[in-house]
Amino acid sequence: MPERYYEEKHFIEDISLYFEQMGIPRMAGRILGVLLIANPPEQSIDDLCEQLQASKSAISTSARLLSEMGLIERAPSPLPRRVYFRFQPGGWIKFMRMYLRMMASLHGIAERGLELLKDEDPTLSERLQEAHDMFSLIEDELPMLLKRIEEKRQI
Amino acid sequence: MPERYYEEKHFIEDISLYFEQMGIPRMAGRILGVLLIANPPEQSIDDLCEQLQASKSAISTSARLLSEMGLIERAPSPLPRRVYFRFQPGGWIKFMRMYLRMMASLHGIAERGLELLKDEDPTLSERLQEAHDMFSLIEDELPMLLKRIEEKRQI
DNA sequence: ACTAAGATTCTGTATTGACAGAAAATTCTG
DNA sequence: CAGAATTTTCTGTCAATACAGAATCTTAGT
Repeated sequence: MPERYYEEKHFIEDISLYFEQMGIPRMAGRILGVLLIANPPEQSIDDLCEQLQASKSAISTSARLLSEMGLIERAPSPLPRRVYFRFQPGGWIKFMRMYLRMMASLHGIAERGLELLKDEDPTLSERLQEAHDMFSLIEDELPMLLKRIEEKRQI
Repeated sequence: MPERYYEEKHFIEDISLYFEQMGIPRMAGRILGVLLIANPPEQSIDDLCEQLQASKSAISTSARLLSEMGLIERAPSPLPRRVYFRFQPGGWIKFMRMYLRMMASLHGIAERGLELLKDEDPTLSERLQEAHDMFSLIEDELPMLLKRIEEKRQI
């Protein structure tokens, strides 16, 4: 086996481990890994099964998850009745936006905490105020940053 | 039971669910939840056991994890031989910095992917270049943002 | 419409991980 | 420095989850 083969495997496995850390199934990470370096970028379910030595059901389920996350998309199929996937341009930005939404939810929870402490000594609120301030700023600034990246890409 | 009791429980559970989504054990999220709204902010292991109806081992393990993450800290103990925890001021910023580090690791993986594609058609590299550009920008800008937040807090 | 190829969903199983309880280690008092 | 109180680590168990394989549903070609 050529060196390159192992490097690809390693890349795919590292992506999958990263996504596992985020609570996303390993298989989804592996699929993404393949679709990030595959040539051609479009890969059928069977291609993915073979490359990852996994069942169709596992591929199908995890690919759907990645689609919902906006990281991959179905590609126009060269063959009839066959589903092809590829990385979705702009997928990484969508991924970051998902993160932003998650942060926003934590922001909301923090505000509920502040509400709970509103009648107590204000110094008790500091730990939640800190969260509130931080998330507010990030929610103000990060979308702008992402927009800038997006525009840069589209030129 | 007063209304407030349920609101606190709900708050704690929502924090724990959020952290679970991030791949952090539920119990750690619950401990953080308690320490965000507790009065006084310092709570002993036994306090936490009682409030969360959990074993000492579970509290001990998860509290250590939160300490390593920089979200909570051991507090000077009013009683000898007894460990008290509290939310660590600046903890949320540490939390965000942890995120940054995780992103940086993905950044590194993406660059390895680019390396793998360096001899192929440049259009194939776009999906990884996108990641590279995005993470670079975020890694440039977010630390500045966090620093600003930090300085604001310390005034 | 029927049929065949393929994708998706459902069900069972094996693995993983969270937690309780027990054992070991640590810390403080007399 | 002995001993008691408290925390931490270790071990076993239970529940949750990822995946394989089977069953069902979809799609397209005749």
